[in-house]
Amino acid sequence: MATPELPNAVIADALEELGDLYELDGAIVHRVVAYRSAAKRVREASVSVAALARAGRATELPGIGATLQEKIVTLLDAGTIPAAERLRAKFPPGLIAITRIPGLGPKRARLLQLELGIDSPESLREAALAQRLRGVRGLGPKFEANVLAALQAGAAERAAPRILLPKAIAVGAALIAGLSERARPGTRIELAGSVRRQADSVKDLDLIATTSRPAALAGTLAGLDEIESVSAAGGAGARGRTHAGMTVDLRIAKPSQHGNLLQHFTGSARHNAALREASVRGGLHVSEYGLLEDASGRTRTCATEAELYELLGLAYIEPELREDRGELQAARLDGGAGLPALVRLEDIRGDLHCHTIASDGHNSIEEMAAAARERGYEYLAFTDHSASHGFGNDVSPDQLRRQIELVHRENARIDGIELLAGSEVNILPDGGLDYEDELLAELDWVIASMHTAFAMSEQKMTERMIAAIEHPLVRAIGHPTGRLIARRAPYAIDLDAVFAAAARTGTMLEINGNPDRRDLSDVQARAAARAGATIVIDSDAHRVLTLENMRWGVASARRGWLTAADVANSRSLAQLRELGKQPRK
DNA sequence: GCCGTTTTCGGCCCGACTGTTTTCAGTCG
Repeated sequence: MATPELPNAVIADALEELGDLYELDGAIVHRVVAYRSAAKRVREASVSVAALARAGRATELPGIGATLQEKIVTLLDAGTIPAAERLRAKFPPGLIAITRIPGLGPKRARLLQLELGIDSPESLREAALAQRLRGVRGLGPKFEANVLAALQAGAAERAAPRILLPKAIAVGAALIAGLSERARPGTRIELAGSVRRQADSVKDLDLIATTSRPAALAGTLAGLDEIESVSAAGGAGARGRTHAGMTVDLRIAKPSQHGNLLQHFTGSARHNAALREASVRGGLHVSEYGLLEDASGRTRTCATEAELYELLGLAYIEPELREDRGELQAARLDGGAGLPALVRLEDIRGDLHCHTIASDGHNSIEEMAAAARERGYEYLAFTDHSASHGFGNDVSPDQLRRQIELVHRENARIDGIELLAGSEVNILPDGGLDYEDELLAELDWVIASMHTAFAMSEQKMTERMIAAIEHPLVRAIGHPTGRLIARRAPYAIDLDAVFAAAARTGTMLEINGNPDRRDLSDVQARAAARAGATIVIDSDAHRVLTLENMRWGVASARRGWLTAADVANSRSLAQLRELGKQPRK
């Protein structure tokens, strides 16, 4: 085949656009939701959806049926979907852009197009300035003013930015501290939403509180230093914006409803929708206020989430699993397959990827070793960059020999932790490594990663990666897809083939805990483990402080349904040495 | 458009808030 297949992200974009277009065209909401849901599944699929569709198997993905299977193949063959072509002629991109303005959805966009010929942010601005929007039935001066303010703020040009998880947690903690100071004793305030689910990045912050005096607490949000403005403050809570532009939702309920509220605002939206749909069939209606029973007409409240799930006939579901990826079926107390006992940070017994001042790290061997021991680790591998890393922080063969000596010397000196001399070796474009095998054989631990030449074809990249996986001295592959969250897409690579090769050779695959990476991702790590590959979770620390990044890697592993047994470094060093590929002696 | 422990057809969660209305549609999460 001459032309490469479309990446999942491109197929997902096409489905999302088609959903937007159908929405403007007045399609029923469920059809639109079906397109968006399918787009999400395609985007997060760990395998090539193009290849799946070619084989007629895209319907194996939940949310994709015969119609979309066919439309995806059409997109692959013709480069476009006829229905999208037809609708694009009716609804220009500018019309979709104005639906990004808060309070302006598809119905109003369509109305504005029909009544005033508006088809772009520019024509919308002109009409608003000329006070023509208020002439449309259902719209008034306030709507006009809100539209102008949103256009001024650039709402139509760009989607709201996503914040990486650590930053979101820090902002959330500051808000909770501020609210707690002003709250009555006994008030409980905590983070829910995608932060609690430990997602890679989040769009806004969801805070929940339980108190007997809701209105008083809601009123205090506006007074916090971090809050720029409060846009809504009803009886149930308040909504504000931070100075950095992040939306903050605070919702408040009675202590007896704590479980209901926490479950509702932890989400995800898709988990909740699926949960509620299934519950309705059993005559139960779930909301943030309680559980309405059709039979008795009573609403039952739950102080804890576990109670709520139990009333629904389900085992407790950890927040990280609540993404509608099969957890509801697995959790059924009557015949579900059961949920995994997720790996915990406390299960991690060592870190197998970190850097020192020998390459681009900021601390010495001694400092890193002491900090790792402080964390309770049993072992730590030093994996500075290899000979060709560039940026002035590569380690020549002679320098590596010296580093091995230093690590072994420190290992002899320090008690309570085993230090491994390792390297993060570059995988060269031809699949080779940038140290001689003879030198690699002197190391206790070798992790191999790609740091250059990302623009290769999928086939070449896959061959390159598999060559490294098959190298007898490579124990693990670092950050296997090269993605940087919200900054750089993964390189083109056939992960199915990578997972199979890793399983076959006993080469471990990393979940890199750097919060910019989290690579493998949750769904990829799950697919890798299912394919029989062993996962290693690393911090990739470049200083003492970032040894802490292990927690983000564990978060991804938990979101990927992994147990301690799936994770190599939940084992003792002796057990680890027995695991997977055996290094040469 | 998807999907099935009531269904291969007829369903497809639940509630808050806004701005415009005289009872509600649209939007959002």
